[in-house]
Amino acid sequence: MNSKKVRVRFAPSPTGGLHLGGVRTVLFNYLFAKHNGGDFIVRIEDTDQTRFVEGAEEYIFKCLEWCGLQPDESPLHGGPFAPYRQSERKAIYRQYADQLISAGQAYYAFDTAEELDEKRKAINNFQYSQHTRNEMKNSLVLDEAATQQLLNEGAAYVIRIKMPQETEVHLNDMIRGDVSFNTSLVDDKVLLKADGMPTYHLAVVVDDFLMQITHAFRGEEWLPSAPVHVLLWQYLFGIENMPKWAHLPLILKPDGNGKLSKRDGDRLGFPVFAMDWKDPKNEEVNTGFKEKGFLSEAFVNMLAMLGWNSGTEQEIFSLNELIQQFSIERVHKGGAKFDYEKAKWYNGEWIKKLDADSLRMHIKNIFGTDLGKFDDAYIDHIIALVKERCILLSDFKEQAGFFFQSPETIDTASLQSKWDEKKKIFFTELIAQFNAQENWNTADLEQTFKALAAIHELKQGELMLPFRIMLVGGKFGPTVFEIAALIGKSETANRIKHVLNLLS
RNA sequence: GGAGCGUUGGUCAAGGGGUUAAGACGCCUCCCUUUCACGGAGGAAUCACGGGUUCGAUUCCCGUACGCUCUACCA
Repeated sequence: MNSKKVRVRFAPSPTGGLHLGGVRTVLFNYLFAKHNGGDFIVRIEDTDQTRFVEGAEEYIFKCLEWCGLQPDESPLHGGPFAPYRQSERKAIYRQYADQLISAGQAYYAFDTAEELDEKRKAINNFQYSQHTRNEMKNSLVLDEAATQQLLNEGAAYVIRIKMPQETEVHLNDMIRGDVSFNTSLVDDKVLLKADGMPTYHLAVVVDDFLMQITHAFRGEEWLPSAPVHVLLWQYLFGIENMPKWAHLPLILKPDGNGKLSKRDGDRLGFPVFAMDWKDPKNEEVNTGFKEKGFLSEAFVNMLAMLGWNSGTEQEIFSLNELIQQFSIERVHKGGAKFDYEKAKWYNGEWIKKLDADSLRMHIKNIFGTDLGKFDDAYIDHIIALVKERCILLSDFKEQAGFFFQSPETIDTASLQSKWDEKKKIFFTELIAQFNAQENWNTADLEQTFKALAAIHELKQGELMLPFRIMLVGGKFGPTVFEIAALIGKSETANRIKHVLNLLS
């Protein structure tokens, strides 16, 4: 048992938006680190220059900030192991590749992309491996002089790992337990590319060592290449220094099977990215959970429950509660289908749970300058009145909008069917009664309304809906008298008048 | 094709040799509400299949099926 400080890393490629699976990986990293009093590091894996996307890195950090998952070290936040961008560490990797070559654990391969393509076309399921490598052009078949000559000529080459024969490689995964691979069945992965950049395989191992990572979390899709990483650790830094691995289950699409993708969101109508992501290549915008009206608290909570649970009946967790209770042992092995309905439920719960100050801030953001003339007490009152009928923050627009300004549209259709002269007279008189009303409060307003209905020999029931539609525009919202009490005498009268005009 | 991983209700899931197999979402019914929600009370699952082991398996073992991931000089 070593007592080294826990250090974990999230290592995204800046190739596009940050989707659910990515955020969940961050979250589990973060929760594990903080639960154990450790550090959370973000390292940018940008070794593939062809896939680099402008703005992606900045976007990733914005998402982390929104979620409240702040890194202790990163290219943005700095740290003692800088640089944290692999493209800026290019020079570091070379020596390790060279070391592997000297030790006979890796070799130069001079095959061109075209030659490889041809080979793959000619042979079904071709793999560059111990079974095929002596048919290829590399330093294993070429003699030393020939190899040296090619290198001197500046021929393009990559460095590949030389997988050993018939060796069992074991990996003790924190989630899956012992997983083993036969090295004869694993191909000779490229470690260093022709442009001098490392591939993921070399870069993770080197950087995890250099950055003293103790626990490494990543998606399950990495499991098949894990033996390469284990071997590299063995060759380069000693297996005893290897971080403990945890391969996280995948987040699956709601219908059918398979990994959740951006496409599924478009197809099924829900966000997949944490925040709005605009692809600079085609200007296409993907909506994010944030912009859709999700609270970050709910987003994080929902994600945590996808593949993990506390073992209790508690479902609503703040980030701090998650940190306290998180344990890697309780992470599921199987993938979880994403359920947008449940995601929305979490948000509704969080809207109800959130403290007044935070909620007011969000509401002010939604309405913008429209709320300038209302004081916080009034706004808070309204929020309290409508928040339990809001699932998304954007729902406040409809549910609370009529408190701040007259409804823009009136559901006259629902009004007209049972509208008649008697009712018109009633409401005309109601305006007068309200004008004379001394105590403008919910109970007295209802009293007045009731009394007038009795005089006109109308049932209160048939008057409630018209009244509601006059005040809010439709068949929704809190108690009508409460609304009237809040919006005030003149506004109430104006709205009744307005609809009366509309109907005549 | 190969390798690895996985499989408790429509979904998230608890549980783990003997249980009425939790709870939540969604769905349906009812109550509350002279609107819409919230809320409350109910309803619907034998744990992929087949063999073992065992007095007894959903739970342990072995197969099979199915699914997924990987199989790039992408991560």
